[in-house]
Amino acid sequence: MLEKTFRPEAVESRQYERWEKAGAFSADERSNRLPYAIMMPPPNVTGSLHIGHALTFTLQDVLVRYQRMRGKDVLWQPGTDHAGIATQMVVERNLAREGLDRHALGREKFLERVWAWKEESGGTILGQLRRLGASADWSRERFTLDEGLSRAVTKVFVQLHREGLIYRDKRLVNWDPVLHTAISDLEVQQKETKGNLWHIAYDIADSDEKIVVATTRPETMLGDSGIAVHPEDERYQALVGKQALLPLVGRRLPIVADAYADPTKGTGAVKMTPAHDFNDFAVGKRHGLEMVNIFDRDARLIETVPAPFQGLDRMAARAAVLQALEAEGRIVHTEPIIHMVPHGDRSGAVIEPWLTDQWFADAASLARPAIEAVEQGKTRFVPQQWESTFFEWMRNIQPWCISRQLWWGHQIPAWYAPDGQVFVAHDEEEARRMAGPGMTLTRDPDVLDTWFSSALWPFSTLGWPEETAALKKYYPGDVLVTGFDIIFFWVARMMMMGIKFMGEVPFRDVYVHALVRDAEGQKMSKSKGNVVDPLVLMDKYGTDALRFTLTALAAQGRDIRMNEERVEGYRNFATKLWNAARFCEMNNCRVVPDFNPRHMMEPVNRWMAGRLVVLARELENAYAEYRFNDVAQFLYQAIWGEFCDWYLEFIKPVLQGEEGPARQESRAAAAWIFGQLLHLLHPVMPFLTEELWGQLQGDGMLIGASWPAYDDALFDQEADRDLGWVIRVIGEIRSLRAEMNVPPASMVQLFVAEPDAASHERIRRYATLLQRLARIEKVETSVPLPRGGAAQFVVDGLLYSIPLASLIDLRKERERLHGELARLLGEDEKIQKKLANPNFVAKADPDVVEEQRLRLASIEASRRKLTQALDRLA
RNA sequence: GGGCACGUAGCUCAGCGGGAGAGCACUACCUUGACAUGGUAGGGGUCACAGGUUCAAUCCCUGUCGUGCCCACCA
Repeated sequence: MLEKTFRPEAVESRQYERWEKAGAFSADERSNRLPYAIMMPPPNVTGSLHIGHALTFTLQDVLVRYQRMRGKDVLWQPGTDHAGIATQMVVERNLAREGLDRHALGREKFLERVWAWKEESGGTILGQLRRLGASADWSRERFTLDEGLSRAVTKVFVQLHREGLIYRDKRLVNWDPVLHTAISDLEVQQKETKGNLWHIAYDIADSDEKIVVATTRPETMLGDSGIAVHPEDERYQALVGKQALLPLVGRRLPIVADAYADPTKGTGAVKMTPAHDFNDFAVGKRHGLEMVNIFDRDARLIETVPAPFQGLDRMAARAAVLQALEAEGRIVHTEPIIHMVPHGDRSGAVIEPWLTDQWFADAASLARPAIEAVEQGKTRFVPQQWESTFFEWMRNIQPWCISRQLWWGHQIPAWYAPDGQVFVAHDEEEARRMAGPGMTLTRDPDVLDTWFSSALWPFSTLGWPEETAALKKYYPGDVLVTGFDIIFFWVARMMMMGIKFMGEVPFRDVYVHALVRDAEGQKMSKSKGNVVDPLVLMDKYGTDALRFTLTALAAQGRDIRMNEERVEGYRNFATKLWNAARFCEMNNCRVVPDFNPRHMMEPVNRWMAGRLVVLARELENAYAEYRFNDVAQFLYQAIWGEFCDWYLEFIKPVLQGEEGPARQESRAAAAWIFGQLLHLLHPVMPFLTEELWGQLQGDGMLIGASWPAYDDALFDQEADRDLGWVIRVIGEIRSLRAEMNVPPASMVQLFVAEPDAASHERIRRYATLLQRLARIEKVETSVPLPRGGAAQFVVDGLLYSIPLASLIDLRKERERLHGELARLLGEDEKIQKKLANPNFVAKADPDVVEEQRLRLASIEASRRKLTQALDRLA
């Protein structure tokens, strides 16, 4: 016996264990089934499940469960990411609480601590993924720092280096003075910040003249090595080639003509600080300006600046410089402005362009084939609009700074000789062979950007560089499911690396879903306190309700607003289905062996079977186009709106009537149909469906069942037409009853005016349903409509009448009919006008014209009948 | 500065060339033998605004207004 309500907490972990024990999640490269592969975007190893994860992993799980049912050999490759900066920051914070820092500890000890932290808190998120129902092949779980993946990283690095696609260079990089590491362009976030534009007067050397420059960063002037003006800027023509004197320092600054200087910005003369500004760096290179570095790794001023400023932090330096300039009367103008200031996305610190030696990947070269692949449709973005985002970035891609001054990550496989010579090799031994005997080698202490190893995920997880069977079968994957926030970080880089090392794109489709926001459309963040915790929602409403909600909300838009009421609604949906199961159980609806739905005789059963055919097709089409919201909506409508609302009501009279063939058939049919709905719903609500399947049908597990392949002949046109008519007639009667305030319990009579033979037969056949569902005492088809007050309506050109002599307000009923007639007249005129238009008839699709003619005929029939009805009332 | 979305019922959103939809909320009635986490019925929309294309525009195009996001080295 089923319990009174569905209790997810009693079901979820039990079913999940059954699945896992049965090996239902396992891919099998030796099977001859066609592969279907999704690479799980690896969450941070020490992370915890947030609503964004819940969305992305639900959608992936829905897809893999669906494809498994369709007979594919499904690989959903799970794993975690070491998340270099994020993880190292957490551990460093923990150390700080103990009054320690990583330098005091030393590299080896520190890494031990990180691994310990990984062991302790890693796996939390994987447990949470299991709660979500994720059916990934856990036996293949990988970690970006495990041995196999590290080998892949080293191989890729060495090969790219040997091809000149990875190189070491001294350039300006985005330096995070808090984390003490370089970061990539993508990890820099521009934030609007209030600041000032200070206009500062520099003296021209050997002259009384001055030149005024404008800057938002006066402290960097201590590193100035030139001034640029536009070559055609008449104001400064005479000064080009002369020198200015750097205030406070005294250095001579060449005044150069360069098109970079914009006459409309500031004063048109711009100070050049090549060691601390990306633009100035470029101008400096062009004009051979000196690179004066003034910062240490903390962004404190060093000995290249005058003594009074040395050791000052950036902000203190700014104040000191301004004060000194003020004292000399050099600040001619101060203008408050709002401008963009770069911040590190992890530390939040203001980023400093800083001159260092770093490793770079030649992203432009790697990007070219990736761009072509998308242009040629080898990889398809869904929705397609993201292609342009991808192209935009890839076509303007900058060298990728891949080295990080961290300890947690893949250490760069480069060794230095005492003379600075570099040997890039797979291991130290190889590096020694390259260096020759007796050389002392020191390994590069830096590690690689986390995204470097993530970029290899689609093939490194499959055993590359070994040529494994898994690699052959599951690369390329079918689809990558992800949010648009990591198209650049990850998708683009997987494309580059996949094509480079596998010779083929890593996935055929990229499904880009929206980001989850709160009910007000705000980005969720811990500081705002508006974070919706998926675990709480699962506790409260069950995992299936959350999964259904996320599926239903996954329309292809820009963002998703998460509100709890929606989850509650889909919890109700789960309850509804549960109660339908109880109904089946109570009425002894049991599966019959070798049941063949094609042999069903009862029209209601044939009708519902036809609805299944339609539903399955709709779902298949929706899945093929990643229209998850449609998947959810079709299921909701069919299960609640058709199966529960109509079908179960239709079979009640039979199930609760006399024993006989009809009752026997309907019991079996209801059980079969219910089982089919469980199949179709399973990918989205796996726990509930599996539980009901087990309790009611008990034949194997749903997770291993096949997706229904219905014969089109199962759709019975006549049954569909008939039951459609039944539904409309019942709807009309109910509507009129409510409008006339006929008490729900009271019975009425239904008269049908002059039905033809076919209608007569149809009415006879479905009279029981009409009586039962519309509370009709008797359906009368053979007598003329009675005189007196009655509620009348038209369905399919046939006039129906419900005598309500005592209840009816004749005047009101006349008004209602007049209103109805007026509405029909309006429609009628609109269509007539359309059909009278020769252009419409000539140019419109013939099907459309025909459709309009049919509509007109039907409307006019209704009008005639309603006019009759009105006459009768008079 | 460049680019991309989005403005449809009170709310959240589907639809996207030929009859305005869903869920929630709201109103009325109903404890009927699966289900009150329910049933039945109902109210509610110049589909942001203005032009244009078309036989036909919520849907396509242009512009305006509003909202959100991404990218960018402009002092």
